[in-house]
Amino acid sequence: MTSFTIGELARRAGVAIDTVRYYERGHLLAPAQRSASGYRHYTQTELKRLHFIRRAKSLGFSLEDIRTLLALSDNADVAQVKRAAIDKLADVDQRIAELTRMRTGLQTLITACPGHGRADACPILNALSQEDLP
Amino acid sequence: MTSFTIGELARRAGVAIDTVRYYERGHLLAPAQRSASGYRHYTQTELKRLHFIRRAKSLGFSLEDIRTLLALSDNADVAQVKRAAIDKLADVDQRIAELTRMRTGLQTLITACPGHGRADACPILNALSQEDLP
DNA sequence: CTTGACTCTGGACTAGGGTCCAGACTGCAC
DNA sequence: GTGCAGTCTGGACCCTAGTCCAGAGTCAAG
Repeated sequence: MTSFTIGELARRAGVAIDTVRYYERGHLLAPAQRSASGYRHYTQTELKRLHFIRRAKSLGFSLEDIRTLLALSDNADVAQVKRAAIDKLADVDQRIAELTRMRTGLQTLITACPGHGRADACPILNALSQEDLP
Repeated sequence: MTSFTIGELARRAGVAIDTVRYYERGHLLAPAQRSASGYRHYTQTELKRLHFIRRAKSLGFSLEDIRTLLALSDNADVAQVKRAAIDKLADVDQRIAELTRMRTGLQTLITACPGHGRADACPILNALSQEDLP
């Protein structure tokens, strides 16, 4: 089974070495296997997990959220997993709704903006300084 | 010409006084006019700018993004403002797509989960640990 | 005049998420 | 067997976007 060092893992996952150690400290990664001399060694499992973390982070989940999500996939207590998954689904739905609102706002501004001419004809600039805040 | 104090400005804009000073330090607001005794005083111009900042922030722009946006708007560069908005929209769309994928994973997990027994394959992790990262 | 609300400054502090560093050890190539 | 890149540890430090504070000065009402 192929295994790799922390530097290799970090490179493949697109994160910094320090970040990997930071995640280990924060229990987002299990304590790594160590060689006789104390070097950490990793496999595909950890790489996959790091990819997951990166993605979830880019979606706006905090590391705390991600800890929960990871617990879902690790946990053998199925009833608890289901409970947590339902909670997380509500959370995800809420984020989607928020982003959708954002999207609508942006889209409206963009389609109305000619993209040239005078600044006072640009609805993006105008809309952003209106009084009627959400 | 009506002018008002920092407290009044903050109240009208719906931000904290400290935030106004923080924005001044961070060049999101120009250094304010001062009274003889050193009090800052503001006009509609700054109020409008604060509204702009609040709005942009609610659309997911960072202060750094907003600094850029404000510079563009000061230059009346409509084309670039539009481009920035379009970039942000693409960003938002991508987030929505990924959240939707995660949603599907959670939904699958929930419906497939009997609420008891064993869990092996985790659809959440699978939904988000693919290689095709941005 | 006094009182209380407001404002000034510089600097410390927060939380979350890292990032960097020194000094020591290890692994591998030449 | 020497050199250099890589790794180890603990702890200090950085960024973002504010927030809070002390101590001093200011403004307006009574």
